[in-house]
Amino acid sequence: MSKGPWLDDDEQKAWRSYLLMQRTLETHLERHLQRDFGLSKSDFEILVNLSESEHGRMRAFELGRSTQWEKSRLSHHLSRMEKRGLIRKEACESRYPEIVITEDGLAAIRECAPAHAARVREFFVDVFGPERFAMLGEAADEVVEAVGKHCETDCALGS
Amino acid sequence: MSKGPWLDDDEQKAWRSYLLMQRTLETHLERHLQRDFGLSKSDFEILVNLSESEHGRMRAFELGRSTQWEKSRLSHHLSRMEKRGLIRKEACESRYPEIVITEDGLAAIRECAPAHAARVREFFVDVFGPERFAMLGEAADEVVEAVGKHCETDCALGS
DNA sequence: AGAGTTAGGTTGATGTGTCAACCCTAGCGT
DNA sequence: ACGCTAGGGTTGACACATCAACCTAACTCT
Repeated sequence: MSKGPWLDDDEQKAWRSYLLMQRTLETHLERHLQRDFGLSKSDFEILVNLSESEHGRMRAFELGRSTQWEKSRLSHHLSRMEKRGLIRKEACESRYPEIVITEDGLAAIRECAPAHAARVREFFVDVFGPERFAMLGEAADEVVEAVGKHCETDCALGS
Repeated sequence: MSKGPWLDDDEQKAWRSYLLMQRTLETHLERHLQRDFGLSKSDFEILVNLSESEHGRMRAFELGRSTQWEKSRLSHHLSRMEKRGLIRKEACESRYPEIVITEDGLAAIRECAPAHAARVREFFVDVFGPERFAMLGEAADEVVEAVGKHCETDCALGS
């Protein structure tokens, strides 16, 4: 019933393959992170950003910029992470607190990052192989740009 | 701080490009669906499956098989969709109800599918172009298989 | 000085996903 | 007949995401 004008068969097939890969990979990685280290994908993302910053400390809006999260999501999540002792909010000269990674947070990310990277390599990087993987990287950048461009004009026109 | 043994630079870069693309594309498509048609990605997925089935009706566990959702998520979501009039649960000879797409549900999916497909084509299919897109499809299947294979042995060993 | 506006952040309500526990029936072995 | 397990499904509690509303300080414009 309702075989629409959707995508044609080849497009359809590859698109669904992509969707399936994306879901499969994401659930697998997320499960692993959660099961073996008690971290969610979101925790991981925050901790990676903090651990890569100069002194393990950033302002919330910087985290917002790198993660692309909405500010309310960020605020909520940081509160939860603080409650769990992974980060802490520290007053500084500016009006707003800095977000600082704690010892526990640092230990957590140091422990799980290698295992996580290994899984990414095993199931994604190595399966693609260097050429296809590089190609994917380029195409991905183009897609991001395309969507970005559209949204600019979109907002300009108020669409 | 903490520049770990993670992925090497090229890998890192392409991997992050992929992650960014995936997030960008997903939020964009989801927003569009929600804003213009009041449907979430999850609603869409269920409605697509139902509308492609023989008579717009399936058993819940069949939906579970095609969507790969956990049964509790499915159950919750179907209840919400029923409340909104997109589907209905209909008793049949077997002990369990069949999930049936309603007129409203059918209208919704018929209305939004072409627009959704157009966006997928514009920002993804066409940006990749036929060769790269086909290549992605193949690689995606391989990734799914790799993860699948791992999970089998994983479960067999109780890891 | 006083009235908008903007940027950085928090809060609360609501919708959604996950996990574990549970219910019910059918099939199986004894 | 008895107990076991497995399959299909629901439920409740909790974690998380989203949206709109709000707060406060700073910046602008007059």
